[in-house]
Order: sequence, then structure tokens, then C-alpha cells
Amino acid sequence: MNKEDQKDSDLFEGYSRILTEFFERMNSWEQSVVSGTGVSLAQMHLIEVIGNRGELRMKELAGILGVTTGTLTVMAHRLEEKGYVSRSKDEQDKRSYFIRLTEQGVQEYRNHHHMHFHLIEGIVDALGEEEAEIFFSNLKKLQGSI
Amino acid sequence: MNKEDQKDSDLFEGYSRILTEFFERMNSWEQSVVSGTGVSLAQMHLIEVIGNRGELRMKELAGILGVTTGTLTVMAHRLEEKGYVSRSKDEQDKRSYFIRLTEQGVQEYRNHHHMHFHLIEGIVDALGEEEAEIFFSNLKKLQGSI
DNA sequence: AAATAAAGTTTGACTGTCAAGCTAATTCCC
DNA sequence: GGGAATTAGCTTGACAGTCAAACTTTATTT
Repeated sequence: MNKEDQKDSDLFEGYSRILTEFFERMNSWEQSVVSGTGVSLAQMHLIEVIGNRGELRMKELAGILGVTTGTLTVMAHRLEEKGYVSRSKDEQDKRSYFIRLTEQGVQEYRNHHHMHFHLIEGIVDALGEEEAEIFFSNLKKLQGSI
Repeated sequence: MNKEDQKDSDLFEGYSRILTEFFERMNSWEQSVVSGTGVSLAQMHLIEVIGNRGELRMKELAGILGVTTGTLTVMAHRLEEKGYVSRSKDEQDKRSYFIRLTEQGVQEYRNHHHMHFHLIEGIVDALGEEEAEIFFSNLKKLQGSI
């Protein structure tokens, strides 16, 4: 390993730690935000996706969440029992169901969304408006390479 | 809501989506990286922590991972059975155990670490060296506010 | 019309998780 | 020193999340 490579190695090592730490902090932030509500993290994620995109077919939702339809079936049933989502048959394709948020589900979605908004405020505060803009534009740029 | 607030609202909305998307991509990157190995994501995380910090007491490790000692006991047993970690009594405090990586555990840690390194290379490539430096320094700055 | 494919469900197995109650060792305080 | 309180870890019971595989019902293809 030559001098240049060694330099990169140490630098990248540091970057790696920063990214890992950031990721872990985000995880526990999300966890702590969710732990005041009646739903788990995975359940909140489901609610968020429907909240963002509106009514979806089970298959589509499973794809977005990255789980099998079997997994989704049981999650959906639990959330249905708790009153956050409701489902209805697609009259066009009778194999298919639509899943959407109930009033209670929308409420939960709004609360959660509000917490995200606060988080963003904190970030913009910490970096300043100009730096924040650069930061988020870089974050966006990265979405191709991760 | 006045005009300024409205502007922030839309802007922050966009930022929020970028951050959420980044977070989700990182999650599935991590998931996909782990899914070629013999260990789960949570197990890899445990291996990573010991790999970074070296031998630890069960209590300390549970604290770092953010789980109860009960949870850790069962995870550690499973990883012990699979041959990734080993444990030994602390001769000073006989209630306590040290947990460390076996040779196989170290191997798994190195492989995973290597994947992280690649990820960082990808990021630096995508942003360019100067921008990358700014990006990571901002990421670091945020660790106080999340 | 029969064969094939697709959407969703069910079930069995396993991991991750916590809370609560347990044992054994340590520390604190009288 | 000796009893009380604390601490480290373990065990167990209960559940959520997860997948794969087998299944049912409906749609599509040939």
C-alpha cells in the first residue's frame, strides 16, 4: 500500500465511522419517536408509506416495504384490528385488495410526520440554511450510488 | 401561515423526503449486504460493535446495542453456537462475562467492514473529494442534534 | 376449455424483543 | 463481620416480524 492509498484508507475509515454513527442515531431517534405511540416501528413504516402514497394494493405495498405478501397479510390484519388501516376488494381484479388508512391511521401519520418536520428543523438549525441546502442536495445526489 | 413559513414548509417537506429515502436506502443496502452471510442484521451489528471496540462485558454490549441483557443473553448464545463469539468469566467480578470475537467472527467482521469501505468509496466517487469532505463534516456536526 | 400465472392467505419455524422473576456475586452500611 | 441492597447475567413466557412453502381463488394465455 503506497502513501496515497494509506491516506485514503485512514480518511475513509473516519468517514465510515461517521456514517455508521449517523445511521445508528437515526435508528434510535426513530425508535424513540415511535415508542410513545401504540404502534411498532415496522407498523409505523407501513402507515407512513400509505400516508405518502395513498391507497395501495397489497402486492404493491409489500414490494415497497420489502417484505413478502405473507408477512404483509399478518401485519395488515394486526393494524386492521387496532383500527389504523382498512381494506377492500378491488372490483376490477377480485384477487386483489386495496389497503388505506382509517381516520385514526391518518392521525397517527400526521403526528409522525410532524416529528420528522421537527427533526429537519433541528438539522437546518444546526447547519445553517445555506449549508443545509448543500447537505440535502448531496444527500439526494447519493441516492444513485447506494 | 405567512409566506416565509410556507416557503420553509415546502422546503422542509422536500428535505424530509430526501432524508427518509436516504435512510431507507441505507437500510436495504445493509440488509442486502448481510444477506449473503450466515448471520442476520442484528447479529452483524453485534459482531461489528465487538470488532470495533474489542472484548466487552455483556452489560456494556447490551447498553451499546440498546437491548436488555436478557435479549443479549440469547443472541450471544446463538452466535456462540455458530462459532462467531466466545465468552469467558471475569475473574475480578465473577458475576460478569467478557464476550469477544473468535477467528471466524473476526473474519466476518473484516468482510463486512470491507463492504462499508466500498460504500464510502462509492460516496466519495459520487460527490468528489472536496464535496465529500464537506458532506461528512456536516454529517458529523449533526451528531449533536439527532 | 385447459393450463398457467398471479394475488393473497395460512401455517410452521425461527429470530428479536421485553418484562418479570430468578441466582449468584458484590458492595454498602451499621 | 454480617445483613441489606444492588448488580450482572440467566430464564421464561409472550408477542411481533420474518420467510418459505403449500394452498385458494381469480385472471390470463394458448
